[in-house]
Amino acid sequence: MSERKKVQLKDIAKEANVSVALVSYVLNGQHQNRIKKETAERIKAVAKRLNYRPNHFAKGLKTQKSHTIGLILADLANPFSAQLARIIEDELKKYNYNVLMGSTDEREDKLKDLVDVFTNQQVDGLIILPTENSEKEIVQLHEVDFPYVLIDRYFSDYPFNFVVNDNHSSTYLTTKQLIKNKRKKIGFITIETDLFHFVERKRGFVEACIEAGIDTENRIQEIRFGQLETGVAVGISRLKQVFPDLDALLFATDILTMYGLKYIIQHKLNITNDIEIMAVDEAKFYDIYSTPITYYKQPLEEMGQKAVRFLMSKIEGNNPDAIQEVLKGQLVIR
Amino acid sequence: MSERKKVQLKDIAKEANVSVALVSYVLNGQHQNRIKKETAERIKAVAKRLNYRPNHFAKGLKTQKSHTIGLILADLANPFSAQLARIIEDELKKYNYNVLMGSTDEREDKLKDLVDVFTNQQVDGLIILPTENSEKEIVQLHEVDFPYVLIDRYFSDYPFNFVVNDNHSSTYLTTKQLIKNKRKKIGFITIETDLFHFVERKRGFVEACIEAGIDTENRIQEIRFGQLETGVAVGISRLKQVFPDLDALLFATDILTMYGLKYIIQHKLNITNDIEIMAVDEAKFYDIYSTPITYYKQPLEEMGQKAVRFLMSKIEGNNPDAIQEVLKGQLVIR
DNA sequence: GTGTTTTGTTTAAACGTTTAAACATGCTAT
DNA sequence: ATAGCATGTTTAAACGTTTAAACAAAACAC
Repeated sequence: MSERKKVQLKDIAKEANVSVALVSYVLNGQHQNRIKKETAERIKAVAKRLNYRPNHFAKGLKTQKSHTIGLILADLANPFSAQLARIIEDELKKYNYNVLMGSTDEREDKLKDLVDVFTNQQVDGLIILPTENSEKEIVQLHEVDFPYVLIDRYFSDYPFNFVVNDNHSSTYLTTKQLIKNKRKKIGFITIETDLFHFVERKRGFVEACIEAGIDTENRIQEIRFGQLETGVAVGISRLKQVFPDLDALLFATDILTMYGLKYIIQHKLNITNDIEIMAVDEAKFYDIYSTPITYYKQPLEEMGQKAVRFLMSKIEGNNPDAIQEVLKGQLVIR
Repeated sequence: MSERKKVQLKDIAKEANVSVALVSYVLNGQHQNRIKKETAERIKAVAKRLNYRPNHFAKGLKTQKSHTIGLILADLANPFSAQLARIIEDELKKYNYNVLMGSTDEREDKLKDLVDVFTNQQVDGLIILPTENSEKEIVQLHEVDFPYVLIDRYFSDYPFNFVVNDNHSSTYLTTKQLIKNKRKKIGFITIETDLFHFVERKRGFVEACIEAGIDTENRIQEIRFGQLETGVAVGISRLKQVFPDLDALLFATDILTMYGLKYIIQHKLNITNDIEIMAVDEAKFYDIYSTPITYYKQPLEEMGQKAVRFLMSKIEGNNPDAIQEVLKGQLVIR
């Protein structure tokens, strides 16, 4: 991006009066003990002066390394995916790696395509947020020992590499905190689904309640996905009906919290702040609410970084052991 | 990703009893008129059976095409960037292109690095959301006629390729709409900055006011970046002081809207809905507010798609003319 | 039946690196 | 003097494609 004609090893060699091989050695810092210092300096100087940029294709063809990894997400436009992507990008940069991205829209066929295209493009590794039913695809990677790691989700029946959030602890910790705050009549608003994430979150809530001797009868409102807004409204009003002295509400994810807050504000449900509100997931809009909301923050940084680091050591061939991490997030108490 | 050993042209050739060249021709659909149909079919069948995947490096080395473009954003974790990225990803997929992403954090040195690394990685083109003071870098690209296009921002002093949102119309249209709704005492909350975006947004507001014979004295509250939350609060209360009959508030961007809504809700400023609220930028949390908020929606799809299409035609060498588009968004009236 | 064109296929160089192996020279030890 | 070693550099093959050019055989023209 500066010289008219692409400068290559040959040009440096000619200019420095050495062979192409020597230039390559010097520029890659190989055989340092063998090469005369002055020669090395001279070569480096020339390379710099000519603004040499190695040809990625030629290099890759020989080394079979692209210094690029593929990142397969559910949907890049989704803040969760985007944040994760950013963290991964930054971590990869430390290793001088680039990142090719793609979204699956939760479709296994798209995931398969992306894996195909990316491995084809010779990425050195893959970080995958897997869709449902994509086990077969991952099995393939696993079997040929292609460097990969799953994030955010895993398949409990398979020995895959993964780094995920502990969804159970998300609600377990928040509920514990509510109980610690002397709340007894807690309502839990979640989504009606078999998705592992939410099953775990429900389990976390129930477990914390049981441990505290609170029975969970009628406390859990599961909202159908298609009608979140009205669902949340109905859910909260139903809770209020069953428990007139409701003193806490826990929302299983940010979108539910949003509709929950909307309903609460609109119906002036909580002007005396007798109901403590907690949430899973971080969200900007919590600030809108009059009182601070304590929430469970997913360990995104840790997740992204661990995934990258594992992948890197796998690629560099350092340690070939597996990784299976379930990371706990933290309670942001406010 | 399925055979143990990577299958290459040579293997197909052997299996099909032809030369490597012929295989290459067939697989690339070249010399179709010359090659015997049966031979072609046979070769294709073998390629399929062996699950042949061309080696990206070797191919690139010869063709100098990577079928990859670089996307340089401000911050992938920012929903605006992420949405744009997703749109661009989708549009590029239609052309069978992949995308390498990077964030600048609004730093010109990072932008330079990314341009370096990406062009080095032999991307076929670049889509750049430029930071301030990155003109020099873009000049370089422009001069060597490297396929690129700027998005969201441009430099009015340079003949660069760009596709951007019309920031002026964002506030112009919303203000016009307010006036159409018979609002007369309009307050405008914006950020104190010289950034082109916001200068334009201010200009749009002022122009719409002037056209309607409304004087803008004291109507514009410019908030310093470091203290948005308190700034917005002070701004609104000051407006209320100067205009006790304030009947509309326009926010120049989503974060301001958020703090604005917080203040309004907290101070029960707008229970009778005598103040109409409008905003620039789409945001999920608008739904929290009791009354629907009309907003200006940036033409993200159009922006991303036009940028990609231009780049593609540039890369394919079709039409070498420039592009300089200022796209109008739409008012989402609610 | 010879020259030309058409049809079908192959040869071989090239793309820009990396790297094992060879080479050359000087030094050391005997 | 000479083998052996250390130091410094070069030669040349290889990576897996693409593609211009050459070649061969068949079909056509006259």
